[in-house]
Amino acid sequence: MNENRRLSGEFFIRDVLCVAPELIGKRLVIRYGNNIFHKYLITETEAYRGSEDKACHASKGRTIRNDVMFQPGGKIYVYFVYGMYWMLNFVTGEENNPQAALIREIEGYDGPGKLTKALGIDKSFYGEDLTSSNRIWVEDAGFLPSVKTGPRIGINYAGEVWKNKPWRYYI
DNA sequence: GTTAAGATTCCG
DNA sequence: GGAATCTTAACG
Repeated sequence: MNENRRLSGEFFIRDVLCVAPELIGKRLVIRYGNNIFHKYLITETEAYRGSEDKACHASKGRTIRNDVMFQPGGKIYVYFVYGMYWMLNFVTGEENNPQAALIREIEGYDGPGKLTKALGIDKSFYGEDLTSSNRIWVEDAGFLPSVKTGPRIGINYAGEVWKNKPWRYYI
């Protein structure tokens, strides 16, 4: 493995509006065995930003479910929805500034629910540290794609203001 | 203890 | 358009 391309805490401990778009085109690396590594190109993300963002789970205060979002960036936030699907997020920003970037799509798997199922992401990844874990991390792919933006998906409950924020990023 | 709703997906 | 399916959080 080319460890020197792994993204460090410096990358994640910034505003999610900087981190989320820059995650596009990076590679998600997951270890399945002693020498079995799979890499996936990240092609779509969404930003969830702080306690004021009504679409962000942290807008209701710190709970057991979203506790990791209040920790310094670089951790993994996973949660279960609709009784069926795990969602994969990367925590960003500084401590006590709850932000996270939702991984909506990776190359070959179009949909946040499908990609976690395909990758075997579940609650055991909650709180995993992307900067030190030996089974999952993100690395630079060595190029910068052109990133498009659009409104976030599936958050009609958040109200007009937050629903229309162009915080979805994709290739 | 009970209930309502969800950062989704698949089927009709 | 609606169901599947279950964890979390907000009640009582």
